[in-house]
Amino acid sequence: MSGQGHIQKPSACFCVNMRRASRAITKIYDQALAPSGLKLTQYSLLKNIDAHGPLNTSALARLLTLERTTLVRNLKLLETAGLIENSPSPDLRERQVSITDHGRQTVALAQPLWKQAQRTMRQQIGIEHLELLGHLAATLEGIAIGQDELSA
Amino acid sequence: MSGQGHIQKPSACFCVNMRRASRAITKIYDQALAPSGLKLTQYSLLKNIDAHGPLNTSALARLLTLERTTLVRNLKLLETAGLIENSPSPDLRERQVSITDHGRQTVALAQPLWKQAQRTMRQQIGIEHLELLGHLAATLEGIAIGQDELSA
DNA sequence: ATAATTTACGTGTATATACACATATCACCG
DNA sequence: CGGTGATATGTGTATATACACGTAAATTAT
Repeated sequence: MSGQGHIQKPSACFCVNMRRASRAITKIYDQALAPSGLKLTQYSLLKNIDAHGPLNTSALARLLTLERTTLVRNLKLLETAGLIENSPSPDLRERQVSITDHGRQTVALAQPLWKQAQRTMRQQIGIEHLELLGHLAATLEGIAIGQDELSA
Repeated sequence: MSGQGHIQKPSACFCVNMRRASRAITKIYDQALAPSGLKLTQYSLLKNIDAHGPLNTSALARLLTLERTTLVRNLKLLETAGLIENSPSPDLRERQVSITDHGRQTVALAQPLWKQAQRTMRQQIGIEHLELLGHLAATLEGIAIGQDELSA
């Protein structure tokens, strides 16, 4: 049989399509990163913590435009895996998140896998469409935030 | 202060950008649908069950390109809310999912809210970019499925 | 008719996401 | 100094997602 690979028509709903696309691309990246033991979400976090040095959770949440409490749970996984540390700070309110040696090694392992996925995307989708996504994210966030700030 | 609304730069990672965009657009649609008591995911399911008549879970999963077990959990919420029914079928393996009167009423309530969100998207983003999303989803699913079928 | 395969279903487990709360600390003001 | 508002953190709860399993019924092959 070859009846599996039937291609679904796009939905009329832009949000449904976006979510479908998000699920699909996540699967691709997760598969690509599998040998490293990281999912895309985790790789992204780890890479950013590595790049932007020790910083607190709220700052990281703002940097990544991620809900802070979501970030807290995601970070816990990395901490449990020994990839990051969550250490106290002079400011007793906050805690500094930093990458460990093990974390750095894992990033080094995962990075080529991620780059391969990026290459695949460029080949299959094309850079123009892909670059659109970044702007689209920012625009959409602007719309959502705009609604919030109406009541501020 | 007006330091909140700072716009994030796109990530270098296409998947990260897609996920950011997906979170943002979901928030917009969820907010728009809030008066109906439905989230976008639930509205989409309910609308499709309404439109494509009674059908079993696996068929619906294929129709929506949704992981079947994900769908099962999502349907349970609609069933608990009395919006759909899950009734037995002549084929004892499967169960027929159908919309209830209450479900139809809820769709009628939610639909204008959804349409308004769609209008907002068309105004803010533009139809060309939005239509791209549908094709993008299908293309990305093709890539993922393609990887699966290499081992088939 | 029996065996093998396919199809459908649901659950266990884990991750990702977000909202509502509660708490603790800091900075600033009177 | 004490109060107030801003800031940082974590938890409870709920939804969305997906993979690995196990089971049951139908279909197909032998």
